[in-house]
Amino acid sequence: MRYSQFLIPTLREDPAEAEVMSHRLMLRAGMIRKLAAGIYSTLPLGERVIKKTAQIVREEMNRAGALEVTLPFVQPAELWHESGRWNVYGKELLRLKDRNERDFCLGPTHEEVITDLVKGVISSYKQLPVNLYQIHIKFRDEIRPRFGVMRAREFIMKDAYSFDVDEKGAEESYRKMYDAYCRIFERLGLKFRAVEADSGPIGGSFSHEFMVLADTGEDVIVACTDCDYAANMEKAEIQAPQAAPVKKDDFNELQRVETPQMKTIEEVTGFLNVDASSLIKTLVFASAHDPVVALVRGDHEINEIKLKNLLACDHLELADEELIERITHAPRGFAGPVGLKDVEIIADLGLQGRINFVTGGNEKDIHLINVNINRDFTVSRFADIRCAQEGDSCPRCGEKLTTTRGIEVGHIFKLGTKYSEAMQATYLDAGGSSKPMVMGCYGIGIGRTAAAAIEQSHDEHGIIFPEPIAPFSVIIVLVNPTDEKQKQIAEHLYNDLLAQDIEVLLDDRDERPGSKFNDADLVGIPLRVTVGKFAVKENMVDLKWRKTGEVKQVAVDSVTEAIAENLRKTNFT
RNA sequence: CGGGGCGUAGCGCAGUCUGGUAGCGCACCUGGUUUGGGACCAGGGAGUCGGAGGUUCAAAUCCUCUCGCCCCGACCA
Repeated sequence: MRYSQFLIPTLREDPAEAEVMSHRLMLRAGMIRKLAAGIYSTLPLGERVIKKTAQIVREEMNRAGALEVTLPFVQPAELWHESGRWNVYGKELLRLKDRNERDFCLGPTHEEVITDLVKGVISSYKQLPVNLYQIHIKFRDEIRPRFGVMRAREFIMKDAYSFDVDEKGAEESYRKMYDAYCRIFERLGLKFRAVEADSGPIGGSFSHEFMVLADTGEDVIVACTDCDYAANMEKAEIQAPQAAPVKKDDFNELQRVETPQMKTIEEVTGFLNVDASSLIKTLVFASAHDPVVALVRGDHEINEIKLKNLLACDHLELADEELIERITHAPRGFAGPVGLKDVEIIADLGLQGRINFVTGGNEKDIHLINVNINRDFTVSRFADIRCAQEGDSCPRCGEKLTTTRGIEVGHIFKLGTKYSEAMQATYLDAGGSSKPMVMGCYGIGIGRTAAAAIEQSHDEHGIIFPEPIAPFSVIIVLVNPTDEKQKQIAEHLYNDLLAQDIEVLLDDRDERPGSKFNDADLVGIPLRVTVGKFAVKENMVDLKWRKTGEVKQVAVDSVTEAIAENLRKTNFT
């Protein structure tokens, strides 16, 4: 491709709208442009990156025996009523009506469509297992799209769905996908980790997330320093601390203290000169049913996902001011468990074995000290409802846990028979009896993966693409296109590389060399060849590696071979 | 949806407080010089100041309403 014939509208300055690096760089490199919040156009350069990412995913899915299909983006509401999700999915599901006022939605995921498809075409155990996938558009009307294509509303996803005769088969399908995902992210050259995850509203019994490690990631990964346990913070279990039995003799007398305007943990601990671990945070939650009060230590964070799973409810959110006052009869910041009536109180395991707590007094500007469980209030149940933190004990081996941040690029689920039962996707087994297929589903965000690669690999000059998804392998910078001799050499080299099937971009623009070098750095092409006056005078060109900055002088005659050799090497490492 | 911020040329911004000719840098077009890390000279095009209403002799600027976008929280690939 000739740069002059291509379209790479690079930006010299950072667009004001972009905060995270991958978003900025994708805009600056002319890969994407925004149309509306969370809705992006992909320009030619971005398209090449997306296509390459998708192709690697496709190859590995095919290798794992999955079959590519294309499923409709616009889906009839009836399917969603069948699965029961029409009323559950919430506002994220963009609903629309056709000219006949029939309800439709834009597909945020395709379990319904695929299950409906499969139940129509598969009826015998002889046709199973089967795994169907597509690489296609999804639309989720996200509450808050952000970070460019990292969390877009419209995005490209690879979604695969497996159907098996039984649980054992489903586990095998799951394992195949797990392995395929590992291969995919390895081939993409990403530092990643597969972690245990909460299965969320898609449902199912078991799931893993594939996280690309990056400081700007939205997810927190909890990993063991010793064994291979790793989980999403949402899910990460904590080994229950051994609670020493409390001695009632050590209970001090309950007291009220005035704590004017002190609402936060820091303010209260600072004022009373106590450790945050002896404070009880009292959190009121509104759920679909009754409000719930959750208690965690001042030095711990509540894990709403764990609480939600414990309560087995669909909706759970922190109470608003009004509900807090109704439950505690005090403004926000002074809630405590003592004296609460008619509400379930769930306490984190971390409260066990401890005495003489500080809590809110359920009265403005009042806290209580020397509060003790079972003397001053009772707990409905104890459970693990807090977030793991650095230094907690691994639930598997007991060693220390650490935390890192990650970007969720893939997610695999064992669905079981949730959809096949709801939608009657059954088959006849060898004995002639009808059974529900056992399903799994497997997603990869293609654009997000490309963005994550950029997030993980860039410097102050721009993107440093991993070779497998770089839009071009090589860029030839023709320093002075008005110099006929330079031009000849560059053109010759360009044709040689094309003949070798090497993806090459020839920067033949009549621009200053500095602009060309900066653009080459910005768009992150792995290898740069500079054809300038040395090429004419001494028959030498510079090869420069984007990643390391290493420069090598190579004779014009041998540069094609040197490049081909280098690309072969990187493809195998 | 709650909290914070921003809408002025393709991009980045100034001008708004204190109403009076719509500006700067980059990009773009023409000509010339230049060509190994974002050149220079000369000339040029481009904005209903997000939109609607109001106040005023006069509104980018003041008032009211509205739309859009970004950031922080509840969602997820």
